[in-house]
This record gives sequence, C-alpha cells and structure tokens, in this order.
Amino acid sequence: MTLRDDRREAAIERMADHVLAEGLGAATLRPLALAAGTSDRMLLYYFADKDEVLTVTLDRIATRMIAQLDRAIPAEPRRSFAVLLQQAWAELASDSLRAFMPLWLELASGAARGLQPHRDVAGKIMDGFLAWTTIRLQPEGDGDPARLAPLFLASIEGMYLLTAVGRGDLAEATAQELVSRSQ
Amino acid sequence: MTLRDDRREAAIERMADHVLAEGLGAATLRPLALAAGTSDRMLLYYFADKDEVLTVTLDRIATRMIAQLDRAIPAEPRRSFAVLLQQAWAELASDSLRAFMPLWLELASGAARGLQPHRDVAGKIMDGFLAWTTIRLQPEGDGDPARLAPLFLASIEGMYLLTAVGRGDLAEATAQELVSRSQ
DNA sequence: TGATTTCTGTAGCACCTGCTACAGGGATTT
DNA sequence: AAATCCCTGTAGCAGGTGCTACAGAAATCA
Repeated sequence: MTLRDDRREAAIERMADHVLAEGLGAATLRPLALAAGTSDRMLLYYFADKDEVLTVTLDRIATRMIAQLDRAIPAEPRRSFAVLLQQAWAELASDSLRAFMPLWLELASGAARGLQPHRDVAGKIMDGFLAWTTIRLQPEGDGDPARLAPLFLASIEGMYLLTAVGRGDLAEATAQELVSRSQ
Repeated sequence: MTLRDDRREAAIERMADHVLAEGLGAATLRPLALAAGTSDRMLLYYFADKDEVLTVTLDRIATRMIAQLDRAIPAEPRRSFAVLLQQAWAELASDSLRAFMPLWLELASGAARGLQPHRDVAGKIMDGFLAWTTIRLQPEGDGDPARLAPLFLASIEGMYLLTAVGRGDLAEATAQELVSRSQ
C-alpha cells in the first residue's frame, strides 16, 4: 500500500518535471513512463487512465508554482500596483518559473477550446493567482482592495503573451508605462 | 497549371476554415484533406510537406483576420485609448473573430516553445497588430504616438487570456478599469 | 505449507501519424 | 500513332497512440 503510494508519488514528481520541460504535446504515456522511471503498463496501474495521469501531474505543477510564488513574494506587506508588478514580473522570468510559461499558454489554449483537464486546471490556477494578487495589492486611496486585481492579472498575462511570441521588448514597454502611470 | 493553382487555392480556403474551427491539434493530413475535399495524397502533391500546408494555411488565416479588423475599424480617425480598446475588444468578441482566439493561443504556446511555423506566424501577426494599433491610437497630449501601443496590445492580450480560461468577468473588469483610468 | 492476493513484464490490439512507391488513366506533344 | 508528360487512386511503410489480455513472479495471508 504505502509502497505503491510512494511510487505513485515519485512518478508524479518526475512527470511534473517532464511536462514542465517538454509540454503537453510530449505528455504521452510511454514518454511519461520513461521520465517516471517506469512503464506505461504501470502508469495505468497507478492511475485510471491518461486523463487522471495528466490531471494529477498538472495539479502538482500548479501547487509547485503557487508555492514558489508565495516563497519569493510573501503576503505581507501589501504593495503598490507598480511595485508588485515589477516584483511578480521579475519572479515569473526567474529560472524556476520561466519554464511554466509555455505550459500555461498550452493550458489556456486548451481551455479556450473547452478541453479537459485544461479548462479545470487553468481556471483553478487563475483563481489562485487572483487570490494571491488581491491579498498583496494595496488599495488605491479610497478604493476597493479588489478593484485593481483584474487589471493586474490582465497586465501580467498580456506581457506574458507578448514575451511568448518573441516580443519581450513590448512587454517591457508595457511594464514601464504601467509603472509610470500608477505613480 | 491554372487548374492546379485553382485547386490549391480552394484547398487553402477550406483548410483555413477547418483549422479555425478545429485547431492545430486536428490539423493532420487526412482530416485536412477531407475538409479540403481531396486526399492526403493530393495535399502532398500541391504542397511539399505538412509544414508547408500549415504555414500557407495559417498565413491565410492571419490575412483574413487583419482584413476583417481593418474593415470593421477603419484607420481614420485616430481614437483615444479608451475608445479604441472598447471597439477592438467588441470586434474580437464578434462571431467572425471569436474563433480566432483558441488558435491564437495555440500559436502563442507553440511559439513559446520555439516551434515552427508557430513562431514566425505568431510574430508576424503580432507585428501586424502593433502597426494596426499604432496607426489608430491618438497620442496623449505631448506624447509619442507609439508609446501607448504596447500597453494597448498587452491589455487586449491579457483580457483575451483571461477570457480563454473562463474568467471573462475579470476581462470586463479590466476593460472598465482601463477606460476609467485613461479618461 | 498452501492459497490468495498484489504486482509487473510481454505482447498485442486497432487506430492514427507523415510520407512514399507504384501504377495506371488522360491529356498533350512529337 | 507514338511518346511524353501531368495527374491521382491504391496500398503500404515504419513509427506512434491509448489501452488491455494473459501470465508469471512476489508478497501476504491461512
């Protein structure tokens, strides 16, 4: 029992590494099993089917990502829009989180087509990121603390996408413009 | 000669429809050929290989999209950030352009992983959209006409991505916030 | 000890992938 | 009429996909 759980757990960790490195396109049973140090036969013994393998693996990746973000940028103190934007953007470009970008866009495009588990996982991640942001953003003067969060998310995601298509310069220009405007 | 070109042309149009509807995941030779009313054998007679099929098809889609955007929102007169944002966002949500969203994200995620033809096509589309925006945005007071364009693009793309993962409400909140801020 | 349950490798299924060899029909050129 | 070309269907290749049947080894229970 515990042995089985241990191996299942180890497989998840190594599959998470593989999916982060290679993307969902390469997330087929045999390569996943190879990365996990086992066989496709055993993967389907640990998990019901490929869908469960993917769901569990993506969940693990999302957990890792949020943990990393929490560690790098603690909840207290609250920060201005400009400061949090710069900190979050720098963190997302760091070695440990950069690999997440192509996967995140892959999830988003799958979600846009209504695929599972893309839709559920992507929605969950976005909700987590919304909560993460809301708790860290300092409300502007009189305003509602949650008013700025959507704009913050959209800005980060937009810069993300600009970077993905090789227009990182536009992302930087966006960050500059946002910072100079919110001060 | 001309006959061959006609059939090639017709195939491109129908494959563009198919890719818009089903995505790149379903863009394999046999389904593409079926959609084009021919056989995989003939597709590889008209085009060198699958890569050329995809490149030509995606180019056609990009051309269609820019044409549609030009038609819906003419170059003159220049518009304020808020007005152009609302017009462009409404147009991207229209029947004719909505189908482009999942494909665009698919291109972006492929580009983020360095795949071809994703990278080239996505970059080209983004450059086209940047030019489109720059020409239509009214500079703010003293400012450079091109200063606002990156922020505009990032905003649209961010709202796009929020919508893709089922958080259209956050996209709307972002639009509202941007409009109220730029006035 | 024997019986039963848990694990796991081998082999295979039916289907899809991009792509190609071959052959024949039809039109065009000599 | 003969020879040459352009077109296109049939069949197939080698490899990959998710998944499963079967059987034997290993561990657990009686």
